[in-house]
Amino acid sequence: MTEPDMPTPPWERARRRPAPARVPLTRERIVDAAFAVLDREGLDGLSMRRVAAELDVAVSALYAHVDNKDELLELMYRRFFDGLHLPEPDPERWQDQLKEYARQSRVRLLSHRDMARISMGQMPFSPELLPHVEKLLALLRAGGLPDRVTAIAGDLLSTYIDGFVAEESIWQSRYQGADTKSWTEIRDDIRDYFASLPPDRFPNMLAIANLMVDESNDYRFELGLDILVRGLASYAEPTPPPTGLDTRPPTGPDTGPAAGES
Amino acid sequence: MTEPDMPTPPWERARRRPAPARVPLTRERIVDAAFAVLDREGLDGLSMRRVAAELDVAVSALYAHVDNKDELLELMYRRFFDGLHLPEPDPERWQDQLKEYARQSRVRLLSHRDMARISMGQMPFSPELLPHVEKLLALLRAGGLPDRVTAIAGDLLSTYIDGFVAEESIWQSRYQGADTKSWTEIRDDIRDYFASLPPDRFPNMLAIANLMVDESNDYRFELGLDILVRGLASYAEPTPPPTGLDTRPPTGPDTGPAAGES
DNA sequence: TGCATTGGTGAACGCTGTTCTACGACACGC
DNA sequence: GCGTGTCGTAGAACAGCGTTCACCAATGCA
Repeated sequence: MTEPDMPTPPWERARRRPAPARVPLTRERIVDAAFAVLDREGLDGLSMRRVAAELDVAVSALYAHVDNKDELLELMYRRFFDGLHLPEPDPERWQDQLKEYARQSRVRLLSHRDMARISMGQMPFSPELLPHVEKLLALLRAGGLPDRVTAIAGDLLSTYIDGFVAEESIWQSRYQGADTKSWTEIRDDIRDYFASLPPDRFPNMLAIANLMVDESNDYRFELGLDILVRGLASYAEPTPPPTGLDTRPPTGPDTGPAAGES
Repeated sequence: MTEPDMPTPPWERARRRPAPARVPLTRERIVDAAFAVLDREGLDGLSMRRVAAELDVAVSALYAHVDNKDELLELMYRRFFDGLHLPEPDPERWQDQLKEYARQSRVRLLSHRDMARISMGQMPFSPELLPHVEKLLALLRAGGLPDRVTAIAGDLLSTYIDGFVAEESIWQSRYQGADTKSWTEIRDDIRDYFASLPPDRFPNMLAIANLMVDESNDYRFELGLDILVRGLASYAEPTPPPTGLDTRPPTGPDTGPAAGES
């Protein structure tokens, strides 16, 4: 209809007010855009400029709503827990509930690219996360874990989950970036690498090489999780009757408290 | 003596040759300088330009010896294991040996600022690390762990060590950067924060708040380590007679292998 | 003595997080 | 209705980053 090259007349320019169409910039919209950029470009590609571009906005506009890039990451981390639900602690099933929580966390982490790396750099003590931490602690204490074990179990579990997912994501993205090779080819390469080791010097590596390569991430996650939960369960006190079997520690409690660092 | 603004005459410029004093640039010297910068400025301050400045050398000179910053980090990671010694695996004491290895690793990681963060981003499969991995695997298998547990135990352990040290370093540096407050003051702040939570909504947090704050890092590390080792030990098969007590798993082996992801 | 090769130099490119100044549209009081 | 003031955005700028490129000087070899 209108010629594209024609200059816009002054009245047209005066009437040009997409003001109602211009949605105001908020923290929520910024976080939304940041997640869009994250999923598309990964954490290394997540820059303030790209987030601003995603919103069709100048970079400096972001800084009116967000102090820092660090604060933006923190906001993303908090948003990430929206809708997370932990069940009411059931002392009979605390181990299953704990595992279910871990599995759920892993799935959530995997749903956003590089989210595990973001999670690793954050401390889970923001106001909206505290209720979840509280429920996790309730779960552990309901299982009969001594308080000093409970105090470290949360750290232990989230370190495991974040670390595992971060590692599996790195493997995943490192070899789908250079998309010439498929996953099975990569696996064969790794297998070949292990197989090329001198057998006399690396007998144990060779013995488990296939297991390290073949097992699915799901299985490895589940096994590591079970190891962790068994270790925790070995500290459970029989105050509430445990799973039905003996959960006393297999070895003597010789844990030296060691010296304080300060 | 000489006027500072005078241009240097050509012969003076021609005689300028500190050549004999100039030691040649090598990868080793670059890694040395990188460690110096790391310890002084931390990982965030470790830039190629600063490493070059440490060596009184142009930035581009580094790239003749090192492909990448990533490669430099990898070289640092490898250098980091120089002189590491793992004992010959003793099936009788495999749990103690494993713990000793973990303690030693933590001390090493703490000896260079932010080294844990570097370690987290690396894969332990460089040629000079393989012998150590091999010995670790030998240790675990000597303890009677099934191969599928051994295959994941190394990951589990190093994830724990790296994660723990990274976290403790962050706490350490975050509050010694703003050096106005001492550690005890920080601790009081945290204690106050926990104490300010509504007791009806956060009974479990309050119950263990003191433990989370008061326990030394050494003790928390040791406890987490013990939890891990107990979990591993619960999988040990009695082929070599274990520590003297029953090490059978406390709960039934209901670990679902789950579905492979590809 | 001349030449080629090696290895460092300095400038440049494109990117980053962050800050500062200025402008333009809105809401309000007269 | 009109000036005025405030708020939020735009755009340029700064310092620093990893990396690359064309040049240049000093070395060893013929």
